[in-house]
This record gives sequence, structure tokens and C-alpha cells, in this order.
Amino acid sequence: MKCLFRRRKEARPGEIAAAALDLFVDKGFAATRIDDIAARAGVSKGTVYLYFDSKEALFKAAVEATMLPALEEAEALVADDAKPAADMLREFVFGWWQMIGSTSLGGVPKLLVAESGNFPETVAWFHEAVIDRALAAMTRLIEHGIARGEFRNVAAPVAARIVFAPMFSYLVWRRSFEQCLRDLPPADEFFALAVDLLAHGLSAREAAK
Amino acid sequence: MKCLFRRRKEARPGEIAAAALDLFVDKGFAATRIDDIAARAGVSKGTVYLYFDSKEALFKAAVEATMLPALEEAEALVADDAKPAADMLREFVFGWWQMIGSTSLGGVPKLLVAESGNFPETVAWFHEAVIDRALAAMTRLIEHGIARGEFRNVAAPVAARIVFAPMFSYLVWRRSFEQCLRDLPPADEFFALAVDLLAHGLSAREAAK
Amino acid sequence: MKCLFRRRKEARPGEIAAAALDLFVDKGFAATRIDDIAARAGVSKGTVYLYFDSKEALFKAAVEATMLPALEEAEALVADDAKPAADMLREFVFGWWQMIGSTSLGGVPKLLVAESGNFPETVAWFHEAVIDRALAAMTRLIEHGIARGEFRNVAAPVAARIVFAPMFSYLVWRRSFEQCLRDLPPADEFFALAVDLLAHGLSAREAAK
Amino acid sequence: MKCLFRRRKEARPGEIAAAALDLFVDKGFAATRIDDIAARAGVSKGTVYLYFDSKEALFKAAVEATMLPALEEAEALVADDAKPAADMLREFVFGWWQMIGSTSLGGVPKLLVAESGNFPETVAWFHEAVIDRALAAMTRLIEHGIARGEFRNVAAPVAARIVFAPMFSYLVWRRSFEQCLRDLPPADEFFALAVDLLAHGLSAREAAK
DNA sequence: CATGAATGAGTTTTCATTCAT
DNA sequence: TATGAATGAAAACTCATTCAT
Repeated sequence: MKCLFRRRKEARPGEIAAAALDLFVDKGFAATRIDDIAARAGVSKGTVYLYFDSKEALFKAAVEATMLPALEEAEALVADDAKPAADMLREFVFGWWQMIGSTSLGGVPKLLVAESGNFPETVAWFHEAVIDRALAAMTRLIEHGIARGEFRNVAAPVAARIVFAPMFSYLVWRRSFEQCLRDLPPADEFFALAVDLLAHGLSAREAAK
Repeated sequence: MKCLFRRRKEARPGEIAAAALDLFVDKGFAATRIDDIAARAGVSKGTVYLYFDSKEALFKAAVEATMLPALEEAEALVADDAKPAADMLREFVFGWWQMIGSTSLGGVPKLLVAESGNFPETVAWFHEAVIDRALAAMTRLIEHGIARGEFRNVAAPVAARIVFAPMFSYLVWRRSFEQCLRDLPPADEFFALAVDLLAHGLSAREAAK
Repeated sequence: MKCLFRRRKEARPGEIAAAALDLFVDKGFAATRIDDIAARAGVSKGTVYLYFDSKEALFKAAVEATMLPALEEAEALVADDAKPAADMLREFVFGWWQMIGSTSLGGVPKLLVAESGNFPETVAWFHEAVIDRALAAMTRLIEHGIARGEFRNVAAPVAARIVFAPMFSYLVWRRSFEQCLRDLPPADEFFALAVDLLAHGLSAREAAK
Repeated sequence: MKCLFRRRKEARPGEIAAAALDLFVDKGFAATRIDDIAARAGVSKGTVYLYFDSKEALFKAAVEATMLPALEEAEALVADDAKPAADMLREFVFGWWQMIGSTSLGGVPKLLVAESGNFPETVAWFHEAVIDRALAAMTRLIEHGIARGEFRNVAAPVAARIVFAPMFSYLVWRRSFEQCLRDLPPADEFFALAVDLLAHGLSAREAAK
């Protein structure tokens, strides 16, 4: 019994941060009330302030605490293999969608876009800790393809961003236009075509003609 | 003199809506104070309420009033010509960037993403009036390419979304990560490569091989 | 034409005051907007300020200007005749109801009761100019009855107030509970019984027994 | 100590409602500021909103919460005894004045008259819960007197209203013309004469003559 | 004289934050 | 630790009043 209670107690900050993140993603920072966060986490308003100094601190903690563990897992996605780059690209996209995009972490980019004006430091942190790292990995992947003669000799850092564009867009569209999405294609179909188009677009064979 | 003043007077609501849109895009709906909007428009707080019933009404009006005139111009971008589809694609993307993406209208998508949870009707309106129309135009363009034998036989509506992804992403990134954008490529370079990759990706020649 | 226009112009202040009084009676001083008064008087908001210095001044003017002409007429109601006092009482009550109580002047007491805390001077004026005068007249009437041996020897000033109570109450009830007045008796019946009860109550014959 | 504090805490809403009623009666609904209510109740502005949703809700609650307990006590005033009706009438009037009229509850009628245009539902509630009940009781009392051969055969419901008129009027005059009441007779004298006049006016003995 | 657009002081209302229990 | 009542600063909104035309 003591053990269960202990565990509960220690999990509190995490539960609060998770509840906060969900609500921030859904309604934005300003429109989310501490009361709502407390209610969703099943604690009282005062308890929130026991673990977090302020609403702003809670925002930053919620974003960072939720991203950090995911980052480690994500890193593993980009094992520098000797596989064909097109295959790696496909695996990267689908792996990301499964592990991150389709989970509740997928809401973070939308949230940071929305609050970019109000939380410059958090945005900067996210950019460094997540975006830059992901871009670097994708850049390496593309350079790997170029080196293998598989891909055309394009500007890899620019191409990396173009590869991320469908992933980012799908994520944000899904979260923002939920109500009017009769015809947003399912993720499988969307990403299959996206990878197909990008791989063909990058392919050296066509250009060789 | 009288004429100038008259013009000023009649322009008031538009000036206020424009000021409001700028601030909403920058700081979000909740973090924007009516006082700030009034100050930016060069009027007093009371004047804002002379023309708009509430902050919410101002939000809706700002979005719709700014988009409507642009929509008409935008429609003209998609003249159903007999040109090669790849050329049309390039012209569409660059025309859009010049006329919309790089202007203050480019902030609207970011704003609606941010406030999607709080303004479902406005988001729905935008989806119908802007997104659906743009998707339809792009779908036609791709089908045109397929019909000419220029493009592969892909699912045009899905491909249309993939084409919009870099445009949407660049817009949003630019507005959201201004501070940490040392290495976001300039629009010209980004869109040149994006169009290049997508046109190659769609091209029927490679597949024919 | 000029004549008509002139007349219209000169009548403006009175029209505004009348419109104001109606609205003040209906909604109270604070809940009445200058815009509404202007609209009801068929002029613009600025015009109201052409004739009245402030909303408070308009309140006072509306009350006083509407009461003054009525006061003169009312004075005539109490001709010190040699008639039986009971008859005079009956004539006074019904005459008052016809000339004042049932007209739009009947709203003034309710208004002054409502605003007594906010307009002490106007209330004081009304008390002196109207209530005191009316009480004095009624006191004289009762003393006349006592002197004739018709009425018992009661405290005339107190009895005068008791005589006014049904008149005042009917007026106020009528204006305040309009909505739920299924069973407020018609004025004729109410005042007939009131005069009957009071005349009998004052009558010396019963006491003589 | 804990007990005292507890009691204090639970009494808060009632204290606020009481403070509100006092001020509403004095200055009217619109002219009363929430700040003033809070100050008089000895709490902060925010605390008022802890217990009441809005100023309007506070108005309704203040009226209803203050009247309800009084209604029960009041009901007991009209024990259907076998006493002479004239005695019952006297007891009713003086009992009412002691228990209600002279207390802070006595301000409610004035308040509802003043705000009748703005709070139709509250006025309707008061009419049903208070006025109709009181009229019914008084009507029964008069019918009792008629049945005993003590009173003349008058229309009892109309007479009931006439009996209430001095009570209502004295209440309202007292609260509205405080400043200029040099010569309003004291309650004892006023009601003694009122009861005397009405009892005589209703008496069957005189009519028999 | 008449207008109505513009103003800004004053009020209601919300909600992050504190603190006694 | 945990609670939730209490606070008050900050923001939306109203409307009497002014003034250029």
C-alpha cells in the first residue's frame, strides 16, 4: 500500500505536466486555466504550485519534460546504416509517424507555433534540441544518398527541410482542422505518396537521362 | 481636404482590422490587448468597439476581411492554360509566394492553426473558402499534367496536399521561428528546390524507364 | 413650412424631456442610455447636449418640466367648496386619477422612489412642490369635514397620508408589476371601495353610537 | 477557534448577499458597485465572484435569500383564530411592522419597484412568493370578518389590497424620503390610525344603521 | 442648430497566485 | 504534502460627453 501511494506521489509532477500539455495543445496557453489543468490531473489548484513556480514554468516544463524522453528514442531512428537511402527515408518517415507523430507528442509543434511569440526561449530550446538535430540527421541521410550515387547532388540542408515539410504539415493539419477533415487522406496513404514523390524527386536515375 | 478626411473615416474599420490581424498573428488572440490594437491603429479603445461588437467579432472580421480580396486575386493565378504542368506548378508556387505568402496575409494560416481550438467557425470558414478552393485548383493542375502524359498517374488530391506542404511549412516556420532562423534558406532557393523535387517526383519520364 | 419647422424646433427640448421621462420611469436612470432618449425623441445624441448640460440635468428637467404644468391644473381640483367632505374626497380621488394618475405623469412617483438615493435634491424639490402641497390640501379637506361635524376628530395630517396611501400604492403597483397583474382590480373598482372605506372610517356617525 | 472560523466561512455568501441588498436598496442596482458590496461585506471583489456568478445573479440571490426565511415566520402571523377580525387586523399590521416592515427586509419592496423594469423574473417571483400569499392571507382575514357578521360584505380581494396600501406606502415613503420626513408620523401613530380607519370603514355596525 | 464619430474614465469580470489550515 | 478560499491586478466592455464638420 505504502508502495503504491509513494509511486502515485512521485508521479504527480509528471501527471500534471502531461495534463497541462494536452490542454495547452488544445486551447493554447492563455486560454488554458490552471483550474482545468488541476482538474484533469486530479489534484487541486494549490498542488500545481507545489511543483511548478508559475504557469509559464509549467509550460516550459511540460514541453521539455515530454520531449526529452522521446528525443532519445528518436535518435535511434537514424542508425547510420549502409542501406539504400530511399529505404532509409521511408523507414525514417514511417518510424517517426508511429513513434512520435501519431502520439500526443505530435501536438508539440502546433503548440510551439502558436506560442512562438510568447515563449521565445522555449521555442529556441525546441529548435536547438529537436529541430536542428532532426535536420542534421536528415541532412546526413541525404548526403549519404548523394555519396552513394543514389540521389542527385542537391543542397542537402534545403532538401532536408523539404522532406520534413509533409511531415510537419500533416501533423499540424490533423490537429488544427480536425472538424473539417472529411478528406484529409489517412496517414499511410499520405506518407506513402510523399515518400514516393520525394524519393523519385531526389533520385539520380532520372536526372541521368 | 474634406475628401482626404472622408477617406480616412471610411477606412477606419479596415485599418483597425489590419492592426488587429498583425497583432493576433504575432502574439495570439488572448495575448493581444484591445488597447494595443487601438494604439497600433491610431485610435482609442472606444473606437474599436464602434466598429466591432467584441474582440471575437474583431478576430473573425480581421481574418475574413483580409482574406476575401486576396481570394479573388488568387483565383486568377490558376488560369487553365495549355502550358506544361511543371511550368504551371512553378508559376503557381512563385506567384503565390509573391502575392500572398510573403505579404502580411501569410500570417493567417499560422494564426488559424494557433486558434483552431478557440474559433472553430472561423477555421471552418477558412477551410471552405480558402483551403478547399486551393486544393481543388492544385488537384486540377495535377490532373491536367496526368492527362497530358506529363505526370505519373498518382492520386491527385493527395499529391495536391503534398505540394502544398512545403508552402505551408515555409510560411509557418518563417513566422514562428524568426529568432532562430540563421539557416532557414531564402524563399527563392527553398521553393526552387521544392518545385524541382516535386516536378521530378511527379514526372512520368522516370517511371517510364 | 417655415412656421411648421419653427414650431418643431422650439418644441425640441420638451420632446426630449418627455422621451427621457418615459425611459427613466421604465428602466431607471442608470439603465437609460442617452442614445435611447435621442432615438425616442427622434434626434441625434449631440442634440440632447444642445439643450441639457448633462444626463443628471436632463433628469431634473424632465421631472420638473413635466410636473409643473400639471401642478397648476391639480391645484384647481381642491376648490374649497361648502360641499360635504365625503363628496369632496370622492371627487378629489377620481379627479386626480383622471388628470394625473392614469397619465404618463403617474410614473413620476415610482421614478423618484427608485432614484431617491441618487437625486436627493430632485426628491426634495418634489416633496416640497408636490407632496407637501397635496398633503396640505388633503389635510384642509379633512379638517373641513371635522369642522362640519361630518368626520371624527382624528389627526388630520396623519389621516391625509392614509388617504393618499391607496392612490400612491395603486400608481406604483400598476407601473411595477405590469406583468403579473392578472388580478389587480380596475381603477374604478379599487378607488370606489377605497373612498368608501375611508369615508366610512372617518365618518362621525358610527363613532356617535 | 476552529469552530468560529468555520462558521465565518460558511456565512460568507449570506454576508455578501446582505451587504448587497442594503446597497441595492439604497442606491439601486446600477449605481451599486461590486467594489462597494465587497467592501461592506469585508471581503475582496474576487470573493464576491467566488459565490455569485454575476452582479445580476447576486441581485436575485440577495432578494430571494433574504425573503425566504422571513416568509416562513410571516406565515405564522396569520393563525386562523376565532378572534374578532378587527383584532386580527390590528395584530397583523403591528406584527408585520415589527417583524418585517421595520427591519432591513422592509427595503425589498422599494428595491423591486425601482428595478421592476430590469428584473422581470425576480419581480415575478416576488409577486408569487410574497405578494400573492400575503394578499390571500389578508383576503381570508376579511372573509372571516364578513362571515362573523363583523365586517360589511365588501369585495374581500380588493379590500385586502386597500388594507396593504398604507403598509406599503409607509414602507416606501420612509425609505425614499428620509431626508425630507420632518413630518412623517411615527409608525405607531400612523398604523394605529390606519387600522382604526380601516376597521371602522369595514365595520358592519355603521352600515346597519 | 444638428450630427455622429471619437474618446477615455469607470465598471464588471476573470484568473494566476498566495497562504492559513 | 495537499487543499481551496481569498486576493487583486489586468483586461474587456460601456457609455456620457465632446467637437469637428
